[in-house]
Amino acid sequence: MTVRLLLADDEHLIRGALAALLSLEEDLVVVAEAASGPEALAMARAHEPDVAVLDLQMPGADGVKVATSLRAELPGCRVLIVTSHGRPGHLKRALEAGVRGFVPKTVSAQKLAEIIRTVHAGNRYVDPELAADAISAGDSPLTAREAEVLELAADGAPVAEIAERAALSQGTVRNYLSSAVSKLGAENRHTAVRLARERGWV
Amino acid sequence: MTVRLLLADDEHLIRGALAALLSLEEDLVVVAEAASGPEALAMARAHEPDVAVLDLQMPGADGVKVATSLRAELPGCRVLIVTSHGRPGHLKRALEAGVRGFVPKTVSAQKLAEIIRTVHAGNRYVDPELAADAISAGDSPLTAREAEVLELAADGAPVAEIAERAALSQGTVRNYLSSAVSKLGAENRHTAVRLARERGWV
DNA sequence: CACTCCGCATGACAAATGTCAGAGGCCTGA
DNA sequence: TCAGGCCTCTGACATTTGTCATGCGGAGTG
Repeated sequence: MTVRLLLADDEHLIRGALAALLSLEEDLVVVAEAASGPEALAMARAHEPDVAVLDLQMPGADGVKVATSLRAELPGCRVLIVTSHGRPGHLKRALEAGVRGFVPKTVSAQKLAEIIRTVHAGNRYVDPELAADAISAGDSPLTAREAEVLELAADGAPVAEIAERAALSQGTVRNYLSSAVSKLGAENRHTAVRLARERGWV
Repeated sequence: MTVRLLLADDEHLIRGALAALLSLEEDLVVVAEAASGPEALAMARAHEPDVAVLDLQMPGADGVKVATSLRAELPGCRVLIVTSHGRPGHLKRALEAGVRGFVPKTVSAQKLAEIIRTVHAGNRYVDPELAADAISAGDSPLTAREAEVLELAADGAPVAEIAERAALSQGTVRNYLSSAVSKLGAENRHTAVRLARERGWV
């Protein structure tokens, strides 16, 4: 029984190479390729693959977003996310979106082929190291508002702008930022943003 | 005449896939692979390849640093840099380090093989789009000190810390930051850092 | 030589940010 | 029902920034 694959990655070099390598496995066949989120969705609709191998970062819509849509439209299609930069939060988001596998690009093609089979068989696979990171990072201590405000502060916007965009008073924004900063053990909002990013809490 | 290649990329998946694809070209042979900067250097010394294909971002030492060392130790070895995130400044740094080719990972393997041949023949190749970006970004308007201070400010450190690390007075640091911010047309140091990063000026 | 940059500094002022205390409203679980 | 958490706000304060004027010395230039 062959497994029909959809490959989505914006880096042509990698996608092509991957397609070539996976095709060497006689039980795997690449039926579609895509270079962006929306394209991946379209290809999935057209070809209804058994397993979708998605890069986490793609133009248009990232792997997790695509996975969410896919879950609704093609429940039979298992999703496997492949990523370069394994941030704990992404893993959590991905699992919540119904993704069946999550691996870093540091695995070998051999291993990836095995994982594709595992996922296709209905099992889950999460890279052990990423899983350990995710667990040690734990859950976000931030409340919804704190996270929201921190997010808006991410690109260095002044408090006034954040307040406007969040429809809050400036004082409230400062309070949230302050508590977020202290919860994260940061020195100021900017390092707080960085920390939250690293742990995938924003 | 065959071209002997060194492949360096920390992502096993990509490296392996790339090796497989490039090996399909009968005039190319991969003689060594590496997963980090230092390893790439060691492999280069051991195998003396004709062309080194280096990922820009690797643990240990990035592609440009490896290229610099390589230039000194193995002048006959041409260096080709491959990158996911093409930031203008990297290109400039790379060319200054004597790199002969600079391409994004969005090219196809076919194209990459051609580029490897071009580089091996002693010519240069720079991705047109990256080149255009680099030209439109232009040269950094920042003085050496401004850039240095901005760099230190990058992770959100307070002025006091920057001043200490740069052995400057706090007032001076603020002045440099201020002028850097105005030169970049930013609203504050943090957006300035972001802008400078995007343009490869830090 | 005078002029002009640049690096480096100081001091002072305005604006933004971080920190606290307090206070009311809403919702949830005991 | 009541305690406790979160959301929201205000006001006041200390601290950190951003901005500006100004000064000095060195390097390079006309």
